[in-house]
Amino acid sequence: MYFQINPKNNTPLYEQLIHQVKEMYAKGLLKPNEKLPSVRELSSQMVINPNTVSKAYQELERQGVITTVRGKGTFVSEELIQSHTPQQEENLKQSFKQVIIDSYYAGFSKQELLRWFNDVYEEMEGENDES
Amino acid sequence: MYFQINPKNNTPLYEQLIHQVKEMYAKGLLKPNEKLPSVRELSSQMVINPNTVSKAYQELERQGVITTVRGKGTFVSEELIQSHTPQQEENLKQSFKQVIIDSYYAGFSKQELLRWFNDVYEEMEGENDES
Amino acid sequence: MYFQINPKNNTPLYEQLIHQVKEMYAKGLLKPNEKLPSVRELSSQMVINPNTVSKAYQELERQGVITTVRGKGTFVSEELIQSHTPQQEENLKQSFKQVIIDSYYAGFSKQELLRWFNDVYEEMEGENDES
Amino acid sequence: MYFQINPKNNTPLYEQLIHQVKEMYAKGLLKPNEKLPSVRELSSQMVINPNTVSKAYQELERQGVITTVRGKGTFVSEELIQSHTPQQEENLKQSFKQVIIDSYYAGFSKQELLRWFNDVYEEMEGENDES
DNA sequence: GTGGTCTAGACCACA
DNA sequence: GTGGTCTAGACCACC
Repeated sequence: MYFQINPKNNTPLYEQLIHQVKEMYAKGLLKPNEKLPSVRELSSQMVINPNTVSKAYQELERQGVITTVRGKGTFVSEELIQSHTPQQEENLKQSFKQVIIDSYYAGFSKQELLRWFNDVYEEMEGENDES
Repeated sequence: MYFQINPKNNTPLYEQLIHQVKEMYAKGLLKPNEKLPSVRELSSQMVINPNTVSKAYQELERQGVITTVRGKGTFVSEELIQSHTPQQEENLKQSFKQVIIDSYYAGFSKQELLRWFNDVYEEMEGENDES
Repeated sequence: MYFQINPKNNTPLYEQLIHQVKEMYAKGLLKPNEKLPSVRELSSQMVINPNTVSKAYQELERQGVITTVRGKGTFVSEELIQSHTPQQEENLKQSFKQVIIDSYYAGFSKQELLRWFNDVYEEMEGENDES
Repeated sequence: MYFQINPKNNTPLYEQLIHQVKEMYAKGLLKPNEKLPSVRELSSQMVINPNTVSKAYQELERQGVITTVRGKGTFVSEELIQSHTPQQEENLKQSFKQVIIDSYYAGFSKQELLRWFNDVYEEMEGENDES
């Protein structure tokens, strides 16, 4: 499985890339210190502009997920700092609530959401176990 | 307590309004057939552009949450149709997963998220019971 | 006195802009909630690309110095959060030491640097007093 | 304790090396006429490209900090010429101001910076006394 | 009107 | 080879 993006999606390409990388890391598909494809490589592979990839990488570095070394390339960080401001916590709670309400309006039951919830964590924990 | 919006937030004002209305309905703070403030009224009350309110109302009507009666005003729908396309389901799952992953990076445990999850449903069920 | 940039300087244009804004704010030349020139306005005024201005503004927002409101413009933040990580503290100390050593090699005495030091603070405190 | 470099730092490796040498000299850890390790030696010791070391040495020689004698090696200069152009003075003042402002935004007081300031000079003067 | 995103293409510094 | 910066020009969503 490799990076893939949906150009029809409203969310910006660079954000989709950010999400992809973070998801792959969370699932253990990307290991610490692993080298990521170069900006040019990835951009040609995904058929998007190098600047777009670059923007995603820069934001990921800002978040501490990856580290770039001049002239060498970009690498997954050794370990990530899991911290947050009260502001961020509030935003996350808000987003969480929002998704739940939207799902409610789409006719999904609490049980169904709980299944989704557990599915996500199974993917994450499962992959990390085998390391 | 009434509608309130944060202009500094990244999410568009009209979306914030939509979310507000849906949340209040889900919590039972808005009852079916209840009358909503007029576009002009609400826009002046919230100090935002009437077009913004109008756009939110249009979208809410499209989703079947509210109904406008020409010359009468806009009202909460009698009952809402809870349906969805496979496309929507996929999008919701995706958003759900994304929020969970972001929370993971912010250092929140599965237990904490589960508590948030239940909190949201408690708010919704609690208010709906009394109806 | 207005924004001005030195294209011959090695430091990137967008960083120079960031520094300018932060300096003006520190000196009290920019007041909280004051509106900054729009991206296009400033870019044409400085004869640089709008993207460059945009990049600077985005970084300034990330640092909490300014706030952008969709469709309205960008504004100086109401109040700035002065915080830092141990990592940042270390970096600052390092930079500080570096500048001092470089000045030493250029033949400046401790007294001269102390004068510079006080000059900077006088500019900052002086301007803030009159508010 | 010897030369050490952080490849993840933004400042170029060769600049970090330059700073290191200048700092050690200023602190008296390197004496005039002392022999420096050869390019090959140092590069293998630090696990960096020889070109990088070479570039640093060239720049240090240009600044008059070290002197290379063909076939003999590179040595710390007997005495350094402390001079500067008006342009350099301006640049230094600018950097100085910038670091102070950045520290201000990070929440450090004038007193704290003054302590840093004195700390740097203590390190330098202390070591030089014994010479 | 505002800022945000994306592309295409160029140049540069670093290793 | 790598990433970083900058430009020119386009399109879009939001208000």
